Amino acid sequence: MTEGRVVTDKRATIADVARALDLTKSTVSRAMNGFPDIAQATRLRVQRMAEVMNYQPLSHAQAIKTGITRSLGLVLQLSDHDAHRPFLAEFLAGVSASASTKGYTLTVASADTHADLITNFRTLMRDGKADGFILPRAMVEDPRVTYLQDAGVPFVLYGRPPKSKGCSWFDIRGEDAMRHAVQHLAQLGHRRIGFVNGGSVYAYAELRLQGFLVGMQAAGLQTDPAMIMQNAVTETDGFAAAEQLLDRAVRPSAIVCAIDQAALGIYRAAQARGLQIGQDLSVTGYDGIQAGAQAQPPLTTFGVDNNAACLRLATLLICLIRGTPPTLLRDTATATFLVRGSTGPPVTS
Amino acid sequence: MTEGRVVTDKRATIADVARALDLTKSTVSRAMNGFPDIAQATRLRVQRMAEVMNYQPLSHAQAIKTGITRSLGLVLQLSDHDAHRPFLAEFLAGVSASASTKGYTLTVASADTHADLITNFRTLMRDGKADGFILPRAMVEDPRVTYLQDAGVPFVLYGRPPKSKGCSWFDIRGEDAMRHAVQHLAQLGHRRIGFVNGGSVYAYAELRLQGFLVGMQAAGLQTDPAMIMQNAVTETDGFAAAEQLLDRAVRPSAIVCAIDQAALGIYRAAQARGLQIGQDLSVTGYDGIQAGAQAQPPLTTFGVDNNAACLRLATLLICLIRGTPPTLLRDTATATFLVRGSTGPPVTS
DNA sequence: ATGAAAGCGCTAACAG
DNA sequence: CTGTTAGCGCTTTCAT
Repeated sequence: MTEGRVVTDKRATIADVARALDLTKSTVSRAMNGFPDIAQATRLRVQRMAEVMNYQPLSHAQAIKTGITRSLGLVLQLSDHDAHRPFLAEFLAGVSASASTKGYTLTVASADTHADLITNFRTLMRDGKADGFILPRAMVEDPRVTYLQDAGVPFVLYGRPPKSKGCSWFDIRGEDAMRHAVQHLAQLGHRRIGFVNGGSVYAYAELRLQGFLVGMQAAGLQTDPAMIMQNAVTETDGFAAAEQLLDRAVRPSAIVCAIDQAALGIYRAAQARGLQIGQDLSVTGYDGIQAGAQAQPPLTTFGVDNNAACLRLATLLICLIRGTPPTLLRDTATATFLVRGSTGPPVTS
Repeated sequence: MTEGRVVTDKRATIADVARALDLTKSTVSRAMNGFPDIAQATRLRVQRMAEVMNYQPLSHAQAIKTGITRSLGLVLQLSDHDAHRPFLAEFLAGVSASASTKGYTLTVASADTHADLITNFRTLMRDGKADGFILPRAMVEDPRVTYLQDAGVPFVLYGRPPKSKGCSWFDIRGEDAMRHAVQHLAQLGHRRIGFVNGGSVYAYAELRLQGFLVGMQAAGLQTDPAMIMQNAVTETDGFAAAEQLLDRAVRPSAIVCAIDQAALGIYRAAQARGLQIGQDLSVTGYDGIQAGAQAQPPLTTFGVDNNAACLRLATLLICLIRGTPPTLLRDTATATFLVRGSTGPPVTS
């Protein structure tokens, strides 16, 4: 009678492997951890046997000596608008999948106040629930960076901090996306192009603005400061920004938008004015909309390979934790332009 | 010169506490873990000293003997529409916050295929990354339950399984919500009320349908089977379902909807037909829309206290893991009706 | 009611 | 190159 069976199969321990190979635990341990003083032959035998016996070191048993538990930390900020985007699921999935590939797991915590955030970092580290952190959405002034940096805790930013004081990050070249968008629109004949930027507390905002401006200049177009809106991160924000833009005496014939959700708000504002998207008004969005995904409704945008980004982030953090090179990495990835029905030549009135 | 400082402050160990009290580690251990053979006085001294020295047992050090690491597992299913709802962030936040209150953390993994799901459960358990699982969205035929049950792993369902073979769950009484919605509409004078249900693979669907039917009967209204739509879980689904309902010869004057996202699709379909919400068509939604939250646009709905639900789920799972009573719990919570601008008396044509 | 001692699975000196 | 030995922080018999 099998009552209350909680574990399915007995786990092989390092001792088992050692015994099977007539070696000592320490040899097995060093073989598995890639120490240089182990004969290639032995290492191979050990690895093979580990494979056969399905042996994997128990992370919390190692942790007791090493302090590392093979887990990545992610602290969500509820106040952040990103937390409420559909994108979050993809992000979590991407990171956890990448992490598990390398034997790591994802520990998620959440904070609403700033103090909570720091407390969470502290306790997660202290209790060995995270060996390092992934910080989504780099901010211009980022208290997380400050804290983690002088606590000596490994972390990776998603986004480029303006003043990168020696921290690692991965980012997507949003500025190029903005520039290409302008170029695309300019080629279609647009001359009055508006820009709806995202939250200026985030590092990406300045970059994307610059990208937009560079694009305008390259296209030989005049930039009207009144055509540039800031801080639109939600659908509602986008709606409000678009209202301002569209209710001007001379309205833009096209709007470039830094955040996908905001772009949807622009759609709504346009529709409310009876403007046909892709005709009376061209709209180009950007941000988390996945490459190949169908924006609903169709939005001309830069698709971002979120999975790849997550993979880079996780991999990088793991390198940092392990102390294996590259110990400091900054990398960017491009976004692929996806032309859909939301742009077209300007109506010649 | 402090180079590479990784840990901020030295952690107190059980030995430290024992020494400070002139006791043995074993006494301290048993005192902390509530063993009965410890004098009340000693227990108090130990607890107080632990407090003072800020001692907390290292979960992975305990795990090496006990096998439990004080972490709750959550495996997201990407195929699930829920994964893409804004609601996810709240859920994660709620669960992780509740867990951390009790010294637990949240480990998140993800799966896209069904096999992945099971594999994830296995490895997370095997590697001691989760002591038990929270399963969102109970399904009618739930392979997770089957697996976890005969693996003897503790878990808690969010939702009531139709045939609960001895598993614990927590749920919100969606059927009451549906019933009240009908009642509300009937009182306003509606007689032709449609129903847009959610995914029939989920356990809630049948419950909500029954709630709707009971409500109709209680109001003395005739139920037209053609007025009942199934499987609308997204905005798009809701749109499609509403199209069918609204393009009939006799269209409903009100629609009750089981899923908030689908309700938004109903809005769109209505607007496309020039129908004024709350006037030409009343709409009532339900699901994850948080109590007090502003539905955008205003939707008459049942607000759900997600935080409370998360707390219940986490607490319950922790009880199960620890084996402390109640070892089997089924509980439901109500939803509070929030009347907004999306309902009104039917237009008398 | 408490202590002594052994050991969990693993790593890390230090020998040889 | 490999074995020996000693822990890491905690739990858990078994004595007393």
